[in-house]
Amino acid sequence: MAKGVTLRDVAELAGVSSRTVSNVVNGYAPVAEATRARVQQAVDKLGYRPNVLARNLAAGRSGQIAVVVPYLDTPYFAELLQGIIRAARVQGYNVLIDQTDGDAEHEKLFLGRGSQHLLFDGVIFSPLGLAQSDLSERDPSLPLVVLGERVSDGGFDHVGIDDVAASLEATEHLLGLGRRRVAAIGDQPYRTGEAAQLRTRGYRLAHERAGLPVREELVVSTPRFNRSDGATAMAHLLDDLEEPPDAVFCYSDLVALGALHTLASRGLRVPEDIAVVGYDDIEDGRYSNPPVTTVSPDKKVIAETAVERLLKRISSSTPVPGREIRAPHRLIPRASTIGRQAAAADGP
Amino acid sequence: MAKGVTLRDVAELAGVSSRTVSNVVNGYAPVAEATRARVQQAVDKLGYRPNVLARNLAAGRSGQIAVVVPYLDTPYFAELLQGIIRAARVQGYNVLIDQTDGDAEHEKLFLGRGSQHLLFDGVIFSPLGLAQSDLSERDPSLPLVVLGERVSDGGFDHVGIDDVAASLEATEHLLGLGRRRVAAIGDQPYRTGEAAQLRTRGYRLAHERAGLPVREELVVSTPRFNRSDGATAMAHLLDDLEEPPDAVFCYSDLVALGALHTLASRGLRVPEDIAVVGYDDIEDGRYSNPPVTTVSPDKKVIAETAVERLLKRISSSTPVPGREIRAPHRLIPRASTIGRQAAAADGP
DNA sequence: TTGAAAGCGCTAACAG
DNA sequence: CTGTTAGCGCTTTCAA
Repeated sequence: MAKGVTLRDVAELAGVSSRTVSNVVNGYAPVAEATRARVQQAVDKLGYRPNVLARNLAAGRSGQIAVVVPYLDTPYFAELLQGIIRAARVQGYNVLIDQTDGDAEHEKLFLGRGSQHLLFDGVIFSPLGLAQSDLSERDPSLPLVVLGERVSDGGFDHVGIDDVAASLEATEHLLGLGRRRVAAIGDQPYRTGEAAQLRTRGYRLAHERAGLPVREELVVSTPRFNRSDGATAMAHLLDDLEEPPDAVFCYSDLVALGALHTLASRGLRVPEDIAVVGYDDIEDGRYSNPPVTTVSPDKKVIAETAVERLLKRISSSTPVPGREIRAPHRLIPRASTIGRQAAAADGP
Repeated sequence: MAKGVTLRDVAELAGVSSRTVSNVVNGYAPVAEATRARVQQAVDKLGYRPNVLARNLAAGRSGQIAVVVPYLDTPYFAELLQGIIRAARVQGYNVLIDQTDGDAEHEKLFLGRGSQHLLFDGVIFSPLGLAQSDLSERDPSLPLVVLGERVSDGGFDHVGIDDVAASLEATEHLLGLGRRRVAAIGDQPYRTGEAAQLRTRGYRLAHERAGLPVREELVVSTPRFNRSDGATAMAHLLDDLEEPPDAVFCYSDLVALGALHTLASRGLRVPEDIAVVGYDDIEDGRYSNPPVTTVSPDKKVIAETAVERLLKRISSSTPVPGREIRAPHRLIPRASTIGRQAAAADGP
């Protein structure tokens, strides 16, 4: 029934022009109360529902934003996405999701827009395969906000936390606990590993400030930030070194969980034998055994800021200068570094 | 530059009509090779990109499907979503995500379509707040596939695993290990708890077949299937019962992880003191301490089947009869029931 | 094989 | 305050 009812049908029934119906439906302009009531009645009677496609075409915007992430099943992205969807909906925007599997070509395709022209009004992008330098090749007319830890070169915004500072704090926490062989898992010493490199910088900085040397063999690279990467790297640290570490700073909670897995299977105690710190504050880390001390980025702020900045770009007719936005973060000590008793004493 | 280039512009430059350009762009109909080349050249020169909005309006379809889930940050949904997005993309469809937070009103809104009219061509829906009976009020013209464990009453498809059988297997696994006080965490004895109730049925069936009585105090209800639900329920089983259970069947892996968390903080050993089984086979469960024995639904099959059925509905002009589709599942024994040694001996 | 032209359903100048 | 009307850019029927 409700199929194919158009604005015109309503207008006819109500005895007004389609312009007026449009105004009523969209709550635009002042419409006489009497007219409005009549129109509303016709709308209800006919079961009219506006055709979003037509509206978008006429308005020249889609009311959709795209969020491009490497992996959806990574808890960190899933949690972030949740916040982005909420924030976007409040503003009347729908969210289109795409996952790139970290593939550089796929990521590029999205930024070039290509066949998707006008399907979304802007993009929130979390790069993995693409390096900073690749971003400059993008379609400059496409409003863009980049998530993560790259440094922007203008033309788009960039929302993240201060990775160097956060990593510094995490490492200092470990050092402050008296650990002296602190390993780092997750470095990525190649072109697209900018985020990882910032964390390594913080790790080194902490040693520097403490007047301690960095033992290079304790800095382990991983291809990704997954559980399996953490498990493998931890095994390496345990098996191939003269002297094992007494603490590890992991560049993601997943890596930390993987490390924990290896430690458990080796019968090592955490934190007594080895203390573990993660990064991201995903929910898994709160319920793991033991719960994981972690760097907690304020995901809500990140999500909301990203959406807000993107919408600002979309609605602005003049080019908006690119901005670096630092969301807050904090270190949350849990049992994996301070032990169960201490952690329990600290409250829930 | 590439902004605002229309089909007409291309047609003009190539000296043909827009009809022909359209044919070339879409690869439709036979176009003379000479014409095609000339048009292609004009397209390239002008940097023409089709306006998806206009195309959709004219074609009367959006090329998008919506996926509606209660929570995006639930690993099970995130993993499923990943598969759905992949499958949809292969078919040229984009995926619009919405999360309902389990709110019945929100879920209804989506099924009624309302202001979203024509924004998506169909919906894959995972209900939480809505009961089976609510689904019949939906807009019948909207192609729909429902995920999860409800029983369909026609008009839409339904993709899930056989919950009763899976729960039966899980419980029998525990019983077969000689456990005699097997608890169940996750029952939802109210209208919208249909999925949970099927699992409880399997749990009871296992006892029945083994000639064992079900101790009602061991069947614990939870509002959700979250970690915190599992943690709380486990604490209850430990604290408020005369005799604690020696095994628990949890209705989700998250619940199992929560239970594990409580057990660890109480200093109880898994599986020696209490064996634990989960449900969903999320990645967290593979890396937890100990790894969790679980019911593993074939998520890939579920995702692909759901997309396939939905697209079939979308493209079919005549009504497609509703179908119940059972995806495969299997029980994966891990250390949380069979112990570390046995689990390790089983392979990776 | 290709052109001309009529919409798809809505928005928004431009009158009145 | 409301009607008229010209598009938005593409698809597609009907002719040629």
